[in-house]
Amino acid sequence: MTAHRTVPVTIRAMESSNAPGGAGGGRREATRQKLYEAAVTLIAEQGFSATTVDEIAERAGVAKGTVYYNFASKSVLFEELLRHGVGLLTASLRDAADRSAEGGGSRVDALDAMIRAGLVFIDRYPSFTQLYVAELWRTNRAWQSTLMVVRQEAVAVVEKVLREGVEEGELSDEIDIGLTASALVGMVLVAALDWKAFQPERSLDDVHAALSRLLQGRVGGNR
Amino acid sequence: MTAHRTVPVTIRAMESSNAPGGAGGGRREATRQKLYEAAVTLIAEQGFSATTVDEIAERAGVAKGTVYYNFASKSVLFEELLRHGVGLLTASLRDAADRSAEGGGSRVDALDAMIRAGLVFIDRYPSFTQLYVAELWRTNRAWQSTLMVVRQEAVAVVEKVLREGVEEGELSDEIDIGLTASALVGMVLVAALDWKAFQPERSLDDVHAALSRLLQGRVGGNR
DNA sequence: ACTTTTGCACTGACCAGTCAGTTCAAAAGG
DNA sequence: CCTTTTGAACTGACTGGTCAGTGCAAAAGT
Repeated sequence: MTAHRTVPVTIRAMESSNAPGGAGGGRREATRQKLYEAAVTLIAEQGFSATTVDEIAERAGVAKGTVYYNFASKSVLFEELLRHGVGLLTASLRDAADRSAEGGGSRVDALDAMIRAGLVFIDRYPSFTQLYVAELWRTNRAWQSTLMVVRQEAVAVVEKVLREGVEEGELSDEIDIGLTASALVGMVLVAALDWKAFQPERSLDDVHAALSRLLQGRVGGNR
Repeated sequence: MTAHRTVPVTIRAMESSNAPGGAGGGRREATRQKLYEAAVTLIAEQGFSATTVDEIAERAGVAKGTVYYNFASKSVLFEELLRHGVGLLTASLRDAADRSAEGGGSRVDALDAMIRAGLVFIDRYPSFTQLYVAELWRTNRAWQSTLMVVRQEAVAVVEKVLREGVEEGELSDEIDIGLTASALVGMVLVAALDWKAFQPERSLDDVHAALSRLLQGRVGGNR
């Protein structure tokens, strides 16, 4: 039932298909990138099932056969896209946290830096974010396990900072780390998606300031 | 090409097909309810496009034709489902806010009550919530305008309380009402969905407490 | 009382169209 | 030369929507 074609996945295939993130693309990698970009916007707009492989190929400016030369199936293309995107986000979050720590900032500063990193990511890849949110809590899907793994990787970065904050006494030891991390992610996610969807003209700084205020509990009390 | 039966739609017809919301269900309304319930879980699990009308009919224990007898199309069924569900949520939020106000609580108390109402709603209708989140930011869809309208109704309830809080000096007048409302909604939404998806055994009070703490800025500082 | 008619709600087989996936011969490319 | 891409053809399964017909309870007729 699977591919019985001639199974391309040869040895040299591995050579040119460098790991995601590899800059200088072989022809292969460039094609994959184009397919990712085409797929992400289409699936974000229409959903996975409503998006046809023909559409993806057309938008990528590539023949349908090429899609199946590069990916075993539509699902596999999507799964690798998911891994690719969340990988970028996770790296970005980790980077923001580390940078803030190196700069001698507090843990709350680190959280704030991560909020900004999240906003920057969503600003740059709104379609991916949207697609991710749409799929995250869906059950009974082929890529559910993949999704859970990458989600955990991303959330873990936030949880780590929270945990360190608690250990050092900067944050209350009564907070629920897992839930608080979820809530923070949700705060950024929804605020940012609403921003891009309904008020795209606003500046990132503006949005960041509002979320920052909420994070630091400067909502109640009029000064 | 239309009905050549004998063209029914008489006066008596209006009697049995009561308007949506009519309590004592006619046969019609009961069927629609069954279809809603079947559709909401299926679409939450698989997405709109991946869910077939045959599946919906089967799960509702009804023939396919009945679906089209009650709804003009698959899309219309979905749209009415959306309106129905968000209507419930909005009413619940408003109720929580009003109740809190009557009880002489502060605006923050009202927000807290709304957070709880949101959690209760998601606890009761996790599938609907999941489906709603998956569709909310999607563009180029037939029901996009419907979605925006109902979203605004729900968010407006939160915004109203925030605005009142600012006017009365209980909340900082520097907060961005729209963004803060989005962020609060996101906080509850994501925390609750993660709760139901990954730790369904936890109690609602537990989750509520964690979010409450975040709302009131009792995160920083190891009291 | 009883028969007959009406028309609402529902049925399910059916149709026309669509799609993911496959295959392949030939061209491009490096 | 060997890899990669092309593009068109094909298939087998599936889908949204249609429609002629059924069942039945209330209304009308007698």
